[in-house]
Amino acid sequence: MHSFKQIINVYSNSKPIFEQFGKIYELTVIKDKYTGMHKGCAFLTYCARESALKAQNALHEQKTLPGMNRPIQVKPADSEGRGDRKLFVGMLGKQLSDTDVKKMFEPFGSIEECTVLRGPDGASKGCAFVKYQSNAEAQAAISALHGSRTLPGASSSLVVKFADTEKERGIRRMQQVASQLGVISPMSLHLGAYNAYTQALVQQQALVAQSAYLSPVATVAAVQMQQLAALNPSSIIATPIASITPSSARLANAFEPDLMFNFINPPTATYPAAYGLVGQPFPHQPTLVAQQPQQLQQREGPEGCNIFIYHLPQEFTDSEMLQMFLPFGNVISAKVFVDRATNQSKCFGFVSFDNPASAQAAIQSMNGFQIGMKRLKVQLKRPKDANRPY
DNA sequence: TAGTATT
Repeated sequence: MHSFKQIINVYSNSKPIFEQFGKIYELTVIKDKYTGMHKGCAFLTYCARESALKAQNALHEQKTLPGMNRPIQVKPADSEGRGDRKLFVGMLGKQLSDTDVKKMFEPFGSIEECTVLRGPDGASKGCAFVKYQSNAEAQAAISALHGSRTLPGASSSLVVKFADTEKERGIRRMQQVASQLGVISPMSLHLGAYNAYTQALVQQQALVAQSAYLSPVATVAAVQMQQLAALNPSSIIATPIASITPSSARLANAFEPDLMFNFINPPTATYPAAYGLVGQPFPHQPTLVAQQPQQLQQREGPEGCNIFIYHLPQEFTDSEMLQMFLPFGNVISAKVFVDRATNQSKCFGFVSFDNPASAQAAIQSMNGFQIGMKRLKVQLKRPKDANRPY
């Protein structure tokens, strides 16, 4: 009851490493809310403050655990901290180094950390994090520096503000995922209001974010299921789950919690290319054509797989129509018809799937779908030899 | 112009 509690951040699997500095009151491994996977860090509470300080001195940055590419971090948790003191700095010139930035911010207080963000090639991203020892120092830097000058190579004046909260970071990441998948395209602007389709896309993005550690195939299957459910509650189809292959299932199983060993090795360190949310999010995504619309050939699918869409917004291009119909299956062609003389859309087009069920799902969900003042007409394309009485 | 992680 009278013991002093200190919380420490730590990358580690092993309680024994920490027990040598004193009695542990509590060890909380941080896990993903949805997958149950540990996130490679934990909060450790000692019974005595002295133990925490000893552990920090002995371990912080002193040792790199197996499978990790950086030394272990052992430091007081932010909850032990002194309020908001970390700044995000934007609109830095790309040639500025950590040291340059530090010099710029030093006059306002003691800097605990100063890092310019860089891409994989080492090029500056033109922004940085600066952490002061106190909130007052951070505040002083904002007052003095925000908007105070425009650095060479920056497109507007210097930005100095408190770094995002955890919640804001989540939103930001979601937006990044969305833009990488290309789902918040100009189409969102045409659709305007928050309708069933945009809602489905938003839910898809949330699901993708939650599924970061699932196999790509499982993720795509889950997303498609979610999309169908959101768009058309009566058409929840059981097929997507069957498309999870044995190999991807095994990969997913590799993430089963294994505290004694796995804990030292965050999943992002083990499978960065396949499971990270940067670069190519899902290399095995069956609808990969979405990322290369310019390579999509205009061709027809088998009978019953081709649909006719009328009352498209004037501005809709092939790729926007493609994106609109991707949730229903593998699109092999998407073509908006254009007037040869004016190069203007004729407001109708054709989409071809590789199977009739996708075409039917698209018709079910999208026929009568309102965009602006108009409603889409979506039906099967007439066979070429059909009689046309008019 | 948003990092390797935060009960």
